[in-house]
Amino acid sequence: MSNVPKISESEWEIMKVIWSQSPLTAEQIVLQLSDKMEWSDQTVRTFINRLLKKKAIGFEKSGRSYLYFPLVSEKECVRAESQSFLKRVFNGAAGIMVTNFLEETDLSQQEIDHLHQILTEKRREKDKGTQA
Amino acid sequence: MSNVPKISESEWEIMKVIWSQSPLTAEQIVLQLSDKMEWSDQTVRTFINRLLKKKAIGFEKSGRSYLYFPLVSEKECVRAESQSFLKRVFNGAAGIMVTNFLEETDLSQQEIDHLHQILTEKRREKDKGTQA
DNA sequence: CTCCAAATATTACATACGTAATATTACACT
DNA sequence: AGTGTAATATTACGTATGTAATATTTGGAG
Repeated sequence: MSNVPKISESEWEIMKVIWSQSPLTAEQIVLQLSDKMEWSDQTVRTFINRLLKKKAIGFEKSGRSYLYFPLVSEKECVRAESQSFLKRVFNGAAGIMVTNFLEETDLSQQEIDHLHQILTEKRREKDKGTQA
Repeated sequence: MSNVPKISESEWEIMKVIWSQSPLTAEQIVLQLSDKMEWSDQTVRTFINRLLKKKAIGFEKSGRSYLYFPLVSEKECVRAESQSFLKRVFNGAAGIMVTNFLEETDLSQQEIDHLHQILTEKRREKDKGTQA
């Protein structure tokens, strides 16, 4: 279910803008990306069109231009990309992946505490499950 | 530093074989992949050649065939892919990424405990750093 | 109703990738 | 030394991607 299309690296930039706020005109998308990426507006419009063709986004007419909005949720796409990455690089082993990230990344005290807490809770849940 | 070449999804499969054991002949690589992937041996040899061109692997002659070995380490490549993924999907926010994985993935009790322990240690380390 | 400017749509082109087929080279055997 | 076979090298071809340029359409001004 929920078969998300393959979204390329550049297309992800477009999607992130549209997910963060929609609907948006092409003009607005170009604007939002203008300081982050060095893309001509035609390039951005090409990516928008490819995303339309892939059914990742839709549009409705509004006067002279279109208003674009997502057809696939960010959550779905993040899931798909994560699974793909996990499989390709870590043979699907999420535990190893997370371990690796924890060891390679310099997290802040806050983040460490937060993750620690999540795991503490998860541990308790798991325990309850076993108990029952 | 340590500029790793871009390795495609298919090429990753070849690299994983070569990293796990090297040097290997093309024949041996084909064999190791034969049950996992539905690739003709010519396809595998094409990927091997592309990896050679990218300087991801090297070879030395051995009788009638070549023995291939990695020129880039798995660690480097995992790092590069991880950074790329992190940037594309989570805007580089490792904390959010890990949180997301912890919440979306069903980890075993063992894995949870292990991660919990790593974080407990990291927390202590961080604390010591602050203390000084 | 006509015409322009702006928006969308189509076309372009080089490189990467998936997936091989064919061509060439070079051991090993006779 | 010649030859066949197995390895490597080259070529092929369709789709995807990055990066636009050009062509066409159309809403809005006059």
